[in-house]
Amino acid sequence: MRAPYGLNILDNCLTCSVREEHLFCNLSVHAGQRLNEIKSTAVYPKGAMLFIEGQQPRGVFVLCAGKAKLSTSSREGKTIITKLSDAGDVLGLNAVISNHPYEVTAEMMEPGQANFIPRESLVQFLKDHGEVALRVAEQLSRNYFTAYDEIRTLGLATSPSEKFAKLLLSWSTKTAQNDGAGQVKLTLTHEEIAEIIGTTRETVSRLFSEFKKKQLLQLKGSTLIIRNRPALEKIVQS
Amino acid sequence: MRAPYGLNILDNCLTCSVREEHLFCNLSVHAGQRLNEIKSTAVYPKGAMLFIEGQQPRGVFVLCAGKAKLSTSSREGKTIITKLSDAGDVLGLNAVISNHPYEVTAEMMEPGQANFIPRESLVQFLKDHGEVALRVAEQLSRNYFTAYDEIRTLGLATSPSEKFAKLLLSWSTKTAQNDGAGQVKLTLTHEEIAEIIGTTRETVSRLFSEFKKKQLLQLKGSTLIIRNRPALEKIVQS
DNA sequence: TGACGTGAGTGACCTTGATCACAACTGTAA
DNA sequence: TTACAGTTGTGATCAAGGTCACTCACGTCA
Repeated sequence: MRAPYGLNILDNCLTCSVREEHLFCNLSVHAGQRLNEIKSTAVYPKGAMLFIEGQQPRGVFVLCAGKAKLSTSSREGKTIITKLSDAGDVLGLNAVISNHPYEVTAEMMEPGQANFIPRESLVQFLKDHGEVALRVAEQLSRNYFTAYDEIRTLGLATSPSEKFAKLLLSWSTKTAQNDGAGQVKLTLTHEEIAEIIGTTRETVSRLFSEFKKKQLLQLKGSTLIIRNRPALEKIVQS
Repeated sequence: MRAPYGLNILDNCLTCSVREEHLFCNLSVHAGQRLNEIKSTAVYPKGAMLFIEGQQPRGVFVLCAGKAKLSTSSREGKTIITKLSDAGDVLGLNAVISNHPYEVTAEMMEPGQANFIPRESLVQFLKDHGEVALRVAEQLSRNYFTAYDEIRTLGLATSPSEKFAKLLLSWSTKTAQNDGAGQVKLTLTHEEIAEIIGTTRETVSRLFSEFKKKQLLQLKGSTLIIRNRPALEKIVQS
């Protein structure tokens, strides 16, 4: 089955197959059926906006395939990327639960697929299935801790090098549990990295040069290799 | 009835009397009774630590009287204050729900009183009373939005003056709905203000001078008067 | 009354990173 | 191939704040 944008549609985009500990996993049969009724699946091209900061919350999106970036902008156009999401993540949950406008913009960074659950249906679903509400609370507090970590990074780490090192480490711990050296596929532009750590493109460029010279990292094409993890950890220090 | 620290014990420290929209308000009779059984009340002196960043979550504290500051520190000793809490606030909820260590330190800024609900009891209570779990979810998402606002402030506002102006406005909107001029009792030291906006004590001092010179604010003893709100709003711009 | 501690104001200096301005490099489409 | 847009590397400049080092003001306590 072929979808637009050269993507294969996943016949059964159940998030459980993607991530075991997931919000909507291991539900009772009845709850699972109900969930299947209220969700709908769609395919998105690169650059598609799932939702935009300030919009009234229409519902949540459960990413099945592809990556998305979550960002906020100031009026002057300065943008910060607050999170990179991939398959299994639930987007827009906070806004939907509290019925506040979406606090971020969610943009697909590559073609992907997502399940959509409208707000009304979800809220009703949670009222009918109290046991899932507690799961939602847990997910929300996980979101909170992620946000809190962001605060620590932005508020406590003074220099861009510190934040950059922290970012590199967070990448390599996520992926490189297999071998010690830590290889990461680098899919972001310097501009985007700058928006994550809150600095300018030029500074990111200089940081790459500096870290390469200090043998902290190495670049092979678009593959990033962490060369000296302890040194990076020493830079972080928070 | 006299308590230590020169504080009168509130005989009935029900949070509902403090804040109507509160988490544990308007419960069913049964739930209310149960809650009364599992909570305990205590009085704290100025400087008392309700809990400390990194500790295993013992339970939540519902502030009845007094103010508390929530803060995080880096290893090098740099500290940021992330929130000032007062009567009615629930502290430690995120940690308790997700069973992560407390992400902040909660310190009493003045003598006060709080209800304590142990973790185990609260979790059991929420399991027994599913309707309250959804309330908790809402509260968590409110916490999340507060955190998110902090991220926006730290990440998007570049200059200390911008953050300072934002802080001043947040103070005056909360208190001065009565008259336009905006009077606030200033209880924080410059040091503490610096920890809120992420700068140094000296810079805060200079900001006060600068804003006074520009007729944006005025100080009468420890009373802060906002003189030119539109100008402050123009400085914020985010 | 004086000693002490804490908080506040202010000047001098100096590092850091933002900004501007190009040049070099990449891939893609014509 | 050329043309072009998007990305990256790098130097020169500059202003904003952090840091340091004081002094002053105001309390409390002995």
